[in-house]
Formats: sequence, structure tokens, C-alpha cells
Amino acid sequence: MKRKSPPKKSLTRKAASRAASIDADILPTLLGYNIRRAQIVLWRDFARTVADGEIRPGMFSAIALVKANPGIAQVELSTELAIDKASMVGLIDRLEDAGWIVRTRSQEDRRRQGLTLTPAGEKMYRTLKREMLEHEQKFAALYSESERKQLVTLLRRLHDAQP
Amino acid sequence: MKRKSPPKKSLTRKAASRAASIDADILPTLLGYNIRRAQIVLWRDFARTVADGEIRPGMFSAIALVKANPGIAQVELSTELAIDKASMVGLIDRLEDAGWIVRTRSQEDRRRQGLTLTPAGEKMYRTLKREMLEHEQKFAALYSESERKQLVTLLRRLHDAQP
DNA sequence: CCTAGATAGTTTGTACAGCGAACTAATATC
DNA sequence: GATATTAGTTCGCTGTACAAACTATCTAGG
Repeated sequence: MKRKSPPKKSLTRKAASRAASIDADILPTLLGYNIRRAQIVLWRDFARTVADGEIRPGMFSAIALVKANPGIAQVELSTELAIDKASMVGLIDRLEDAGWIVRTRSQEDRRRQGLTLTPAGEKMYRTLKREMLEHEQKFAALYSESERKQLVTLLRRLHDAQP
Repeated sequence: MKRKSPPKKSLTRKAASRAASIDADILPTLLGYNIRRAQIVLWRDFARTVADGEIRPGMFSAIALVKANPGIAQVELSTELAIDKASMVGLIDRLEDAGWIVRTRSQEDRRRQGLTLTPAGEKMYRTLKREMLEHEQKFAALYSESERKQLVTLLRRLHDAQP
């Protein structure tokens, strides 16, 4: 948003020729390599676009799920997001410290911590969602609608596989 | 895009405590979410399949690039892999400590460290490549050949974008 | 009922990755 | 020759993954 035209410094001839001559071997054919590269690009733009870098993709996802499922337990969150339950503790800690989420001990099962958004969390989520969609739009614009759906479908098949 | 549950007053989660009634909201439609989930699945299987967990995807990529481009400089590696140059130092350190890579100060430009595989590194690469292809195969098997190519094409378009 | 096992959450410890900032040595540019 | 740029490094900070052990609680089998 703020950065319109980067310096666009021209490479020296030496650097340009060397960069162009790199042989990436089998890497460009590998699913993992391409997904990793795509992930990096998305992640960087996310940091620039959403919450001014104070929120990570995992935190956004957690907030969205708590918003859609008030009272959800941490273990359900970690299952849905494929995040380790130990890592989830720190993630929720940060959201709680920020004042966006509260843990409430469940009465029926006192092992559980039900998670809900605070009013501040609700407000934050509205902002986050708007910024998130703006972020998403930059990349969705690279595709036709059918391509985008196809990409999502193929990715979903991959992460639903559990080999 | 919203037509799921009209009465937004979801029961306090205890009712749905059993299993998968979680509403993932907009997340499943987002490119970033699906790529992140796919990445996690791939990364876990990689850890189980390749080098018995002693190698990370970034290390594999680095070794493959050094193999294909003997004498490549660290900055070229980090550009190609989209890894921060500061992070690259530690990555190369680990590969050097393992005895797979050597840094050699360039004569023409003495700032540069040319990277090459040691004989042990060459040998390791042959093993890694075999295990990598085995890992890849598990996931490629989820797709027809044209789907796989389509997926790679769409991902490449994403990571070649630099918004 | 009681015990054994499972589950939710936490803590601890280890390792890795990203990123900014500052630094050195060497090279390039004017 | 002064200045800027580049390659590599180090430091500090934050965040994530995973394993292991631990507490508190719930569930099932006998």
C-alpha cells in the first residue's frame, strides 16, 4: 500500500548474468519447493498488509475460528489449524495479552478452556478481516476465478491427505 | 458468501464438544490458509521421509543448488531460495559442520564465499534426492499428471508475483 | 467404587527461521 | 581518493515445531 514504486535498481551486468545462469535443478518441479516459495511471498505480504505486522497468519486464523465458534477449546483450534497444542498455548497467550481473547474454564469439563473474543477482539477482527481480504485480493487477481478455485481445490486435496 | 447458520447464537460449544462441527468461516476460501495447511502436511512428511529428520527443506534446497551450481555464492543462494541472507549464514554453517559443504573464498572477488559439495556431500545428495523423490511421489500420487502440472504452474505464478 | 488410562492444558527445552540493525572487509563508482 | 555498494557475518528479538514430562480432570473396566 505505502510502497508504490521500489527503487528498481538495475543489476550490474555481472550479477544479472550470474543470477540468470543459476540452475535450479529439480527444485522447480517439486510441489514442496513451489509451495514453500509461494508461502514465503504470501507471508511477507501478509506482514506488510495485515495489522501492521503485529499479527501472524496463525493468529489471524485463530481469531477467525474463535469468532465463528465462540467457546471453542484450544485442542479443537489446534486440530483445525494443524498447530501443535504446545505451540497453541503461546499463541493464545499472546492473543490474551493483547486483550482480544479470554480463556474461560468450562463448567462441564473443567479441563477445557473455552475461548471467546472480547469486545476489543471483535473490533480487531473486523479490521483484520478487511485487511486480510485486501491482502487476498492482490493474489487472487493473478488468477481467473476458475483458476483460483482450481488452485484451492488442489491444495485442499493435498492438506487433507495424511500419508 | 455467508449463508451457513442464520441464528448466530451458537451453543456454548459444550453441545458440539464431540467432533467436527467447527465452522472454519472464510478460512477455507483463502489462498494463504490453504497453502499454509498444505505446507504443514508436506513439511511433516518431509521430516519423516528425508534424512531421518536431520535435514530441513531449506537445507535440501541449498544442497541441490550447490550441487547444480558449484561455486555459487551465498547471496545467490539466498536470492534463489528467498531466504534471508542472515538466515543463510546459519544454514550454511550447519551444512559445513556436517561436512557436506565447504566455503571457499573467491579469488576474483574476495568478499565472496564460493560453495561446493564435499565428496561426503555428493554422496549425501544422492541419498537425499532419492528420499526426496519418494516423498514427492506420495503427494504427486494425489493428482493426475495434468493436475500436478497445473498446480505447479499456478503456484509458480504466485511466487513469481512480487506485490 | 476404584483404579488405569485417556484427555486438556501447561511448562520446559531444543532447534530453526525471519527480520532488522549494525558491523567488517572488499569492491565499484564518481 | 572519497563515497557508496556489496558479501558475509553477528546480534537480538520474535515466532514456530516438536518432544517430553507434568498437573488436573474426566472416562471406562473390573
